[in-house]
Amino acid sequence: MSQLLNIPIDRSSPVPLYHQVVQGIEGMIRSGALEPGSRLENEIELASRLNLSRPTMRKAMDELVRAGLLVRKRGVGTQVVASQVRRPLELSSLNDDLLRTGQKPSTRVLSFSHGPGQEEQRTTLQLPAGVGVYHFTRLRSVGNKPLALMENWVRDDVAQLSEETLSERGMYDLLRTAGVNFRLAQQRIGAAVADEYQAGLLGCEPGAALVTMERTAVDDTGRNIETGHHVYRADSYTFEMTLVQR
Amino acid sequence: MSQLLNIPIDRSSPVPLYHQVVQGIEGMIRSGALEPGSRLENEIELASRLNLSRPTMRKAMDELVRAGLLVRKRGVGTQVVASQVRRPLELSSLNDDLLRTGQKPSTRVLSFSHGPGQEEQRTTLQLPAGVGVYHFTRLRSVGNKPLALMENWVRDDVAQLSEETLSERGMYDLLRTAGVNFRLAQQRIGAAVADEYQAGLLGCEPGAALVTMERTAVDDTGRNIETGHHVYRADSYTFEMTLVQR
DNA sequence: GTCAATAGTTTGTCTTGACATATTTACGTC
DNA sequence: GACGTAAATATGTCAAGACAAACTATTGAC
Repeated sequence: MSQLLNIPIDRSSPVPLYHQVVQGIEGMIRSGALEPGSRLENEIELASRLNLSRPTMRKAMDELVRAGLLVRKRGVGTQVVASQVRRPLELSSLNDDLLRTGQKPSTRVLSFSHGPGQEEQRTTLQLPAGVGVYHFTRLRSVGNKPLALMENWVRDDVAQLSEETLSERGMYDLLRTAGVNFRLAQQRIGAAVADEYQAGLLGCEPGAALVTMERTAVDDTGRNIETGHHVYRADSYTFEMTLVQR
Repeated sequence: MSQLLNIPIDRSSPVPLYHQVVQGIEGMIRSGALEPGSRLENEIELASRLNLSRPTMRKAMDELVRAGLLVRKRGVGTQVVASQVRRPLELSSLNDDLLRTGQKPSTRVLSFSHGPGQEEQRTTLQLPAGVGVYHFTRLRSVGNKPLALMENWVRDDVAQLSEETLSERGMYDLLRTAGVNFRLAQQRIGAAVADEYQAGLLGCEPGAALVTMERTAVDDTGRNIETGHHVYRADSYTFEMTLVQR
């Protein structure tokens, strides 16, 4: 028996109709109103009830499938993914994630410089002549417990960064406020053991396991905006993600 | 100056038209025929030239954006992502990845058992009564160099697994051959240090950094098919991925 | 009870068409 | 050359419609 979905659709909203459906179904899944394993009504029925076209409904369903929340099969129907749903993989930052889960991160800027930058980062960021680099290192803690040590390079023609603002707000938040529209990031996750410098800052023993992450983020005009090297205490942080079949 | 794309479209092919476009553009990017940073012709033009509808062309473009290969902006156009494109995140296995990059992995099955399974894995897999579990541990090497130690549990009603077949082919390959249609996987990546057992098998020192990965994969009817714990030598393996803004 | 054929169900693919929005370019005026 | 406005460009959103393919359920024959 498929469940009837009660999704409010507001045609005067600036939020696209397909996205209102996405948010409605996501909300119902997260709240438990749509139970894992349950079958949804078919897409034609649902579109009709919400006065939406089938392609609009299909676009919403596709996004939910891509987010790992639904599975669909021709002739069978649509089902809420049974296993506990984790946050789907999307372009967000550590600070975004911590705030979203109600934690209170704090940031200490350990170093900050602004200049032409070194060749390696200029190459990674693919900077044109005349564009400089902000380079800074931060320690992020939750409560009083250190969690991550982050070194970043940001091109200097998209925002004005300072030590003050970096200790108060997340880097991505600052860049978005300055008008950067991030579209994608290349990321590499690995492992390392803490050296004495890292151990001292992160509050663990030298030799302890660290999760490492290197990332380069791109905006909607194709520019590489920032690149970074992060290390996280392995006892406090893992990367969780949903992989979806193409 | 936008480049003209030469993509062969075969309407008699079982491959969907939108997917032929995806493969054509992907191939051109990978071969260098479409250079990083270059602008593509607009979607209406391109659709018209290939005798495709605009929604079909847009579906192909959307997939390429999601794969991290293109960026698009209203009023501006479509551009090949400038930074070196890595493999987009999709549901594949270690064996798949190694084979794709031309490496020759080999597998040694260290243990294999078949039975009702333990409560923890039964819960993770959400098995109905009467369905049992294959449980096995494998060591995967490239050349003669150990790379990964993998412990998996697979529900026993989707395929017949054996020690022989597991040493010859990848687990995902066997399951797909048996008719499993994987749709998504939940995955958690972290770090640990090698204990003596792991170090002995992986050919590294105890205390060396290991990348850890836990995963549960789901098929197209919503069933949890397999769950696994893997550890990789950190000096030989990282997880690379493209994150895309939703 | 089993099996094959048929009908029903639902998603997947593709097309035509239109309007909205964000950005860039062109043009006229100063 | 700078500035403001309009036009052009290109993607983003939405709709209606049709056919195809994979799956499940039903029916009739044996």
